[in-house]
Formats: sequence, structure tokens, C-alpha cells
Amino acid sequence: MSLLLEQPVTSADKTFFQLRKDIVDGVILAGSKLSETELSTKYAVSRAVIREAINRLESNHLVERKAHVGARVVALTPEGLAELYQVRESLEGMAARLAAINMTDEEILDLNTLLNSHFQTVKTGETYYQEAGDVDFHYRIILGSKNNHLISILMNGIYHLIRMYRVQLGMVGPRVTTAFDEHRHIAQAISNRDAELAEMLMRRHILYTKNNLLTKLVTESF
Amino acid sequence: MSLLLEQPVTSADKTFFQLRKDIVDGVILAGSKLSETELSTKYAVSRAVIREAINRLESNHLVERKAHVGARVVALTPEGLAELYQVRESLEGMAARLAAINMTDEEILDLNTLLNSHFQTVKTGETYYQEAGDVDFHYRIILGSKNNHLISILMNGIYHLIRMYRVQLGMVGPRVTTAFDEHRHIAQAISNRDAELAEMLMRRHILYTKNNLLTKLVTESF
DNA sequence: TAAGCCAATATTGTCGACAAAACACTCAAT
DNA sequence: ATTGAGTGTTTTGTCGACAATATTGGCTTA
Repeated sequence: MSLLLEQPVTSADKTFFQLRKDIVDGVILAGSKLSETELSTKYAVSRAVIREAINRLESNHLVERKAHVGARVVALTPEGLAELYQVRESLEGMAARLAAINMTDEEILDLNTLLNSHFQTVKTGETYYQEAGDVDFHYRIILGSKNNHLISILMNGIYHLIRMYRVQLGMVGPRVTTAFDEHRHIAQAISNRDAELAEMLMRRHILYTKNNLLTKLVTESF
Repeated sequence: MSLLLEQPVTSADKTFFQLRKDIVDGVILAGSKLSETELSTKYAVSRAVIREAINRLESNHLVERKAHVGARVVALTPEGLAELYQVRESLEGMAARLAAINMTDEEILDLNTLLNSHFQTVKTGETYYQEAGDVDFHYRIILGSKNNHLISILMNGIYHLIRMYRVQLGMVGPRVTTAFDEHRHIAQAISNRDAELAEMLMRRHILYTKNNLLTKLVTESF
């Protein structure tokens, strides 16, 4: 049922996925240094593999490298969040618009089916599936745009950083059910092939999410 | 005078810049295979350096890698160009809007000064400086957005691929002076701090450029 | 005591060699 | 003649060691 089952084939792939997961989940703290030798012993691979993984993490905007100095996990800041979501709003708004045009009837049907199944889990209040479900919904629309560059920029470029903010800040309270309603309206616009409305609703949805996360980030004073 | 003087500090840096230049300029043909051993002898560096360079080229969307198979320079196709410019239109439109808000008065002054100097070279018809000048103009606006994620996605993410299409297809004929006029109008909107107009003009400017390049790509039947 | 230089140490950058996988070619069988 | 298996070759993936650079700490000197 879940999308995007990227299979690791090489040792560098596995290490990259593992490192990425640990960073997104906060197991490796935001802002901390990534020592190549330390990681190579910890993950039981050579430094060459670690270096390749770190390079890929850099293109995912999750770490920053400086020559002869090393790599650091990015810090989570209000400014960074604001800039990230400004870009996300533009790109995913575009994705929603294109999805309303380019998704097949079957894909739209699947999207609505997914929403119905999410409705069940939202009622029970299982936060873990909320996170996964939200990502799944957005992924389908992104893929539905059928624009490979857009897909690459979002999925390989910035989405893991978005998830990092979401996972480490959380999304709780009334926002959960509100967001679900917004998803329904977006899906409705796409079902009606109303591209302009789909873009507008998606942009507003992301704007709300940004404000929700920004509030948490500021009040928790990271 | 020129912007973005990224200095190579390591051997991998130099190799990366050289390879990127050769690909953008067409010295290494679009669609061709990149053999690691071959490149390592040609550029007189170890395979590790070549591999690092290729990894970076991949995050620049200039090459595609497959595990255990190798890397290939991307192909220039009408579909790829259309998708790329669809994304570019959205992102640079956003950049122009933000630039109208965030550029300092001094930066706007420099932008107008740059345009005046371009006006001289356009009259003489020096195509080389046209290309460089156009890139310079767009770079200033992108940097003027002051959004680091947007800057990174455009400059490190897709702009070299955009340049690759431009360089290998060329931009000639009446389009040259027309594009210059469009630049002037965009600069005017930014000078007036009219964000909405700046975005609209930039989007249309990029749309025109796309159509111009698409025509060339189709008629030349690459 | 503070500032600056120098040496010792630790970390990143680069290299060549070996392992594993994909590719190409031959040869046999239908 | 074509397809298939099998072998030999080439290419990519991984590793450990060495080189070059940055950091740390101590020492000297004002």
C-alpha cells in the first residue's frame, strides 16, 4: 500500500538510508557533528561508504559540509523553517495544480480511498499513523504531478528535511483533524479537475502547517 | 564584477568544476557514458575523486547513476526541457517576487547598472557576453530573494542544467533584444518594489524563453 | 594574565589494490 | 540462424593506508 519503496542495493545505500532515518528521527541530534571515523566504526563500514552517504545527505539538505573541516547536521531554526516552507508552498502548490491535470482517474480514486482509511485512524488518534498518512497523501499528489524535476526536488531534495521538522516538533491538538479536513478539500478539488483551486487549497494548507510548526519551534525555544 | 566566485579548494572540487563545465559546454556529449577509470586517467586523479565529482554532478541533475552500472550524462529532450522550465518558471517567479521585497536599494542600483552595461554589449552583438550577462542578471535576482533554500535549489540544483540547454541550443535572432527588454521591465518592477508584477513578468519571460528553446530543440531534431 | 606562536594530535582528502557485479563473447544445441 | 548457457573481461563497489589540512594544547613572551 505504501508508496516509494526505494530498495537499497549497495552498502552505501543502506548506510545512507540508516543515517537519514537517524537524523530525521533525531537519534543523531540536529546541529551535531558527523565524524567519519566514528560513523565508520559505528555502522561497521569503511570511510568511503560513509563519505558517499554524507555526500547524499548533503544534497538532501540534511547536512552541511565544509572542506577539510567536516559535516554537520543542519540546525532547526525558525528562519530555516520559514524559508523551507516558503519554497514548499510554491512547489507543492504547483504539484497540486499539475496533479489535478495529470493524475489518472484511477490514481484519484486511490487517493480518495487512502483518505477514507486515514479517517479511521484519525478517529482513534494514533499519532504515528497520522505522520505516515500525511506524508503518504502529499507523496501521491507530488507523484501525480508527473513532472520528474518537481518530483526529484521535493522527494530527494527537501522532503526529508520537512519530515525532520515535523517529526522533531510534532503535530498535535486540534491541528490534526483540521489538517485532515484540508486534505479532503484538496482531494475534492483534484477530483473535480479544478487545478487552480487545488493549488490554492494546497498553498493554504501548507501555510497553516508552517504557522503551527513555527509556533511550536518558538515556544519550545530550541 | 561577476557573481558567485566559488573557489575550488580540493582536488575533487577542481575535477567537479571541470567536469561540469565540459558537460554544460557539450565537450562531453549529452547522453554519453562516464567511465570512472577513463576519467581518472584523463583528469589525472584517483577514481575516488572522480566518484565524488560524479556524485555532485548527480545532485546537479547533470548525470544519472545506476548501481553497478555507472553514470550517464542526461539527454536533452523536449519533454525534459518542458518539465525543467515549468519548475524554473515557478521558482524564479517566486525569486523575483521575494527580490522585490528583500533586495537592498544598493543591490537594486547594481542591478540597473548591470543592465546598462549589458545594453552596450547587446548593441554590438557579442553572443558570448549575452549568455554570461543573462545568467548574471538572473543570478542577482535569485540571490536577492534572500531565501537560502530557494537559492540552493536553483543555483546548485537546476541552473547548470538550464545553462546546458541554453548553451547547446543557443539563443539567437530577435529573441536577444526582446529578452533584454524583458529584463528591463523586470528590473523596473523590482525597483518599484512591485512584487506581484515582478513575479508575473519573470514568469512570462521564462515562458517565452522556454518556447524559443523548445522550437529550436524540435526543429533541430536532436 | 593575555595574546600569539609552535608542536602534537586528530580529522579529512587522496590513493592504489582487491572484491563483486554487470557486460561481452564464444560455443553449443535446437 | 537463433537462443541459451557459460566463461572471460571490464566496470563499479569497498577497503585500508598514507598525505595534507585543521584543531587543540602547551609554551613563550610581552
